[in-house]
This record gives sequence, C-alpha cells and structure tokens, in this order.
Amino acid sequence: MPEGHSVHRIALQFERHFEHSPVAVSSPQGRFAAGAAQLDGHEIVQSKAVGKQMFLEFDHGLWLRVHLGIYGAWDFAGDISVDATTASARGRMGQTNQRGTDLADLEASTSSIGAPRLTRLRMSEQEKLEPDVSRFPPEPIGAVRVRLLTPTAVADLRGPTACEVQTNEQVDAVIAKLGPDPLVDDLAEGEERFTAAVRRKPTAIALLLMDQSVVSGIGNVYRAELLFRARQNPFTPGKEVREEVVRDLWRDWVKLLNIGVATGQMLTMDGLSASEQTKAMASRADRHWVYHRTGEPCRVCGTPIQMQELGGRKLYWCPVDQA
DNA sequence: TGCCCATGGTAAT
DNA sequence: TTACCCTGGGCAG
Repeated sequence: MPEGHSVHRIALQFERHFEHSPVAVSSPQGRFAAGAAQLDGHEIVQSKAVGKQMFLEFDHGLWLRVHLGIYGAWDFAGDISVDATTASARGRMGQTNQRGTDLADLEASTSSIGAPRLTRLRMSEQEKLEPDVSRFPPEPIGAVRVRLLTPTAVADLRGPTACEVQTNEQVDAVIAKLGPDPLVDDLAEGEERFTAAVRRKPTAIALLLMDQSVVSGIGNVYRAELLFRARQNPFTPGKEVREEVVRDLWRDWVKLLNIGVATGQMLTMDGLSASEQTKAMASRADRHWVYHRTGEPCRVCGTPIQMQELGGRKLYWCPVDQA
C-alpha cells in the first residue's frame, strides 16, 4: 500500500541506522531462509529506493530487493530516531530538487516528536512511533519474512509482495524497466521521459500514472489527487492530453513526493490555511480532494465525487471539474 | 468481536 | 485472469 514516499523514507532509515555494520540476517517465518543465509553476516553498503522498490546492497555484491505490495510493512526497533530520517531527507532533497514553499511549516508541525532512545517504528502506509520498553532485540511479531539485526537496531519485514536476493545485473534490469523517479533521476530528464512516454500511448492517463514503467512511485491515492489537481479527465488517452498538462503532472508529482517524504503523509491539499492543515492531518477524511470520497460533494464545485473501477483499481474523480 | 477492504506486483493458471 | 501475501483500520452489529 505504501506509495513512493514511504519507500524513500524506509530507505533513509536503513541508510541512517544499518549501513556499515555487520548484519545478522534471518527469516523467523522460514520462507526466506535460503536468501537470509546468503546475506547473513555481511555489511549493508548502500540502500536505495526507486519508486516502490527498495534495494539494499551488501558488501559481497549481492542485493536484497523488497517490494511491500498491498500490506507489507517494516518494523524498526532499537536506537532509531524519526528526526534523523527527516533531516536526512532534507539534505538529500536539497541537493537536486526544488521544494514546496510551505514545506518548512509542514515539517515543523509534523516532525517535532522527541524520540526516546529506544523506540519502535512501524513503516507501512501509515507510520506509528512508540516507546519500546521490551528488551532488545524484541520478539518478532507475526510472520516475519526477514529480520535484519545489528548491535543497536533491528528491522523486521512482514507481508511483502517481493523479497529476494539479486545480483548487480538483476538489480539493474529491474531498475531499467522503471519509469523516472523524481528523487532518483534528474528532474529535467525525468520530465522528458515521462512526457514522451505519456504522449505516445493511447491508454487512459489514469492508467498511465499507475504504470510503473511510465513513472515510478505513484499509487492509487496520488493518481486520483494529481488528476484532480490538474483538473484533468482521467479517461483521456495519453497522446491526447495537452503537453503542458503532462509536464504539469510531472512537476506536481515532484512537489507531492517531496512533501510526502518530508512529512511521512500523503498531503495532497497543500496551500491550505494553518487551521485547515491541522484538520487535514488529524482526520483522514479531510485529507484529500477526491480519493475515497465517493458520493461526497466536490470541495470545489459541490458535485458528488464519482468512483469507477479501472484496471482493477478504484478511480475517483469529479465529473464537472475534470470533465 | 468479526467482517471487509486496501495506498500492488508477482506467479500460477 | 486469478490467487496470493496474511496485516491493520474502519465499521457494522
């Protein structure tokens, strides 16, 4: 379920707390026992996210590839700090990406949690942080496919769609099939690749935004929200969407992804007043323009929001503003 | 308390 | 095309 922003945040957790220290790799559940044996005792030298895929490189040249799918999750425990994640994200993004103007305010209101030294952090579609009073390392909870353990931190993976050991070549092949990711690729190049891919396909733009070979990291929430923000009809074939609109969709994705990585939440109604922002954070029902709002009045024109299944996923849109 | 659904990609059919 | 992964939040009762 996590869209691109959470996978980037998870990769940052590994970068901050797991790199350059030998990792005991095990599979408490048993289903990844063979893979765990191939990685056990090696150091993680690099962690990276591309779209919804995450890759951990070990010091003997093998990688762990993980895709969380619809209910996968990582549980971190030990000497873990959320503020460090945010700070790291800030440094990374500041190098190559422009940031939303009100991002600093958002961070101030969402990331000011003072993390105790021993904490437990669940990272999936939502993030849950709590003090951890159990002994270290804690007992695995549920069906843990992989456990990565260092002297000070532990990460448990549950319910992933994909979890496998890969060679360099295999990792390259996976990444080569993926569309541009604003936090990985050059923004101008990414915009050209995305625009060219969309404008040569007869497929509905709503399907193209979810196609990970066209653009990386967008899921069902961001798809619906990006289309509303662009006031774009979801069913228009890619090749018929105005070029300026396609480029604006890419730039808006860059903006929303940066906000998502900085805050850990899919905030798609930026530009709100301070009180509206607080309300949007507190209640999921007030968080989006159209996603999951079937039959409720459009926030702009009052028309009931429409829902229809498209490509096996639910699509939400305003039939008037996105006519 | 129990049922249903979900922010997906993969492998089997 | 369908089953799987096998969790957690929301909600009906």
